[in-house]
Amino acid sequence: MGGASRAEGCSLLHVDMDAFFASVEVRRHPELAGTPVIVGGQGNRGVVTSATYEARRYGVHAAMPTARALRLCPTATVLPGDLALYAEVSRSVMALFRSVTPLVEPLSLDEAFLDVSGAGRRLGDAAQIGEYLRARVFDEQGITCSVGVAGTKFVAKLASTRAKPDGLLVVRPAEVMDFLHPLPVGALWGVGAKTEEVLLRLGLRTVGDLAHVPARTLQRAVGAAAGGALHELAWGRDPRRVVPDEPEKSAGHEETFGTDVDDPAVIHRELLRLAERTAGRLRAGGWLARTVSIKVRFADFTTITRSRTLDVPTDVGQEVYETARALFDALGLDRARIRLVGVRAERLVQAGATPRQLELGEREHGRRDAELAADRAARRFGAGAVRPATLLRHAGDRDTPGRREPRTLPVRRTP
DNA sequence: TCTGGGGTCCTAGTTCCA
DNA sequence: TCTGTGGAACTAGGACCC
Repeated sequence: MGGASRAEGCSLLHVDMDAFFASVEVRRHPELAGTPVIVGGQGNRGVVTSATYEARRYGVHAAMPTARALRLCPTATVLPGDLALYAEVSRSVMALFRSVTPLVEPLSLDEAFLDVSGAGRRLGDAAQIGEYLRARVFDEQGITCSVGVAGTKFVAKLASTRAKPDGLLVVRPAEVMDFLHPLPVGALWGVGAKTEEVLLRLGLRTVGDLAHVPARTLQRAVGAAAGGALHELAWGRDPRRVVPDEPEKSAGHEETFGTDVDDPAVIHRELLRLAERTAGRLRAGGWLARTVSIKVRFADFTTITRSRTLDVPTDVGQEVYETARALFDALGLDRARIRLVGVRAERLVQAGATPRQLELGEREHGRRDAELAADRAARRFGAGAVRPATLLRHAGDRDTPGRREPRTLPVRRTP
């Protein structure tokens, strides 16, 4: 290529869909174009998952309680969200990315890192590839995205945030310090509310301030790993490569009750439901879990977790449930008011990679076979076609105070 | 203001074992 | 047999991300 490239020294792209869930909803409901739209939970405890820029102008942002969002923007249309549809759009967009480079690392449904160092000959430099992808996403999906182009993942991500909405920003290596150092410390990857508070107490307001503090000082303030990483990032150093196909490390479900619950029978039933869903995910992915953990959030929002490592890894709902229930019962709660319970399967191993263990504690085959049969029925007749009797008896009942339909929408935090 | 759901990573304390 | 030690594994909690 002759002459200086617009994106010299840059081969990493961060592509981030703009207000993804809300944009997909507007595409489905064209009459809502140009109006404030909120995707999120509508119950008394629902929160905003995604909002159009028209809603954001009123101060609405992701993770905000929907009730508060509606006070700020009473004219907004609130939609419950359709994860299956968003996943389908996401699959198409990721497939488009993979047509350009095999080095695609999805971070969530709506964003990904791309290493395009091998695609330059066909499609031009990284900036040209970014513009090409933005045009293709808009043509094929009718929604916009923003792209950051840089030499490191971290700077590419900050660049895409700066480019929003519907833009592209290149930060060449020589420009990194001028781009980075005026930013507030909260812009750094890994600096959330708590860490920002600590840094501000040290008088560190900008990334530049942070860069000029010895790494040892940062490590004493926020811990060895985080302190070291922040110091490196503040100087634009980020050696992480784009890694496609990272294996999952855990899977689980949790549920916030519409109103707090103190009846152990209701909690047990919820644990069973969550355990069945979690085990179903394990079987679908060909995983076994070595550890089962539960999460309990009380009415005052304090949260505890308990976990137990199994003798034999499992993907059987009944075994996950029995472990979860034992962990819960061991808490010895006396009708404490509970806001949320969760079940998680951790330390996953490939089902085929685990040697069969023929011993006293061996799992009962019948139970697993029954659950596999239920999986097949669910694939054929729809989710929920076969359920444990305990759940069937109470299916659709209203004795669980304020039970809501399960929602599994990940949140989008607005910049 | 009143806080969802699905994840990852780090730290610190404890326990077990060689 | 007892004691000390270091590392691995386990457990719990917290912060953070999308």
